[in-house]
Amino acid sequence: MNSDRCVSRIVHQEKVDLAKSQDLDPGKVEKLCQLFKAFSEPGRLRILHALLHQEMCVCDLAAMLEVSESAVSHQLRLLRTMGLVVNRRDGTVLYYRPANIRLIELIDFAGSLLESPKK
Amino acid sequence: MNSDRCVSRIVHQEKVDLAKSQDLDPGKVEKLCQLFKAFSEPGRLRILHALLHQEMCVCDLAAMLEVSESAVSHQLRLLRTMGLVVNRRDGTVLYYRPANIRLIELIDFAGSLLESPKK
DNA sequence: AATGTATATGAGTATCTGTTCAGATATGAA
DNA sequence: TTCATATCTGAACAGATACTCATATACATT
Repeated sequence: MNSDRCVSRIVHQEKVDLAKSQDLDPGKVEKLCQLFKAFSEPGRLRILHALLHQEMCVCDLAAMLEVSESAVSHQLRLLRTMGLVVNRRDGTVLYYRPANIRLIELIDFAGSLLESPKK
Repeated sequence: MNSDRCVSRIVHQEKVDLAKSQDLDPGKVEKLCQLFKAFSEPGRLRILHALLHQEMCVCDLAAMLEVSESAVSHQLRLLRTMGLVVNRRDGTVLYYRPANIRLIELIDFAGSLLESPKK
């Protein structure tokens, strides 16, 4: 795609080599990014946060977020596809819950970073 | 924006009320999402991960990622604007490093979630 | 001052993302 | 079977994002 990429301008070859050797493997990068992306949209983050306290249906979530049920359904499909939430059916109602309770720890941990002193 | 949002269809008012009372405050949601978004792009994640081991310049990072320096520079501007990385100048070279070493813990923690047994 | 190197920046563009809208599906009740 | 409810789904559109390309800036050397 990009042919002239820093061929003659590498400043610190040893740093580049070290970085490459420590680089995350492609598969893991992809999975990590997907996970972070799931948490990177306000609506999804609030959905996940809410579900960590109690199971809820699409309609409940739509009411809480004050958005359309269709929008919530689309977001839930994403989270479901990623394996972050699961549901159980009771009649016509689908109750969603997180697939992994530890997800809340990720939110909490990130929250603590926002408050911690820089550096 | 969306006027008919779940007015007559609320299934569990008590769940909605509870969720609203436990909802993250808007400012915090925004900041958390920004943080997660920073980690949600493969190039940025690898940049952050690399910088957590050693300071590097734009040219080094471009060589490591095998992308253009301009692309790296744009990503670094984003990370700088968000306060996630800082730099120091040595002549014409700018060395970047993370603003908060604990950022690596967030990556590690997320990584552990990927491996942990579901539920 | 003139040149070279490292990086930054703005504009333009292609892609991705999140929403709306219309309609489909699944379950339960009459 | 017919109707109602809850949810899902695909298409279409608007906004966000990440890249490229050309150019600007900052510093060092001559």
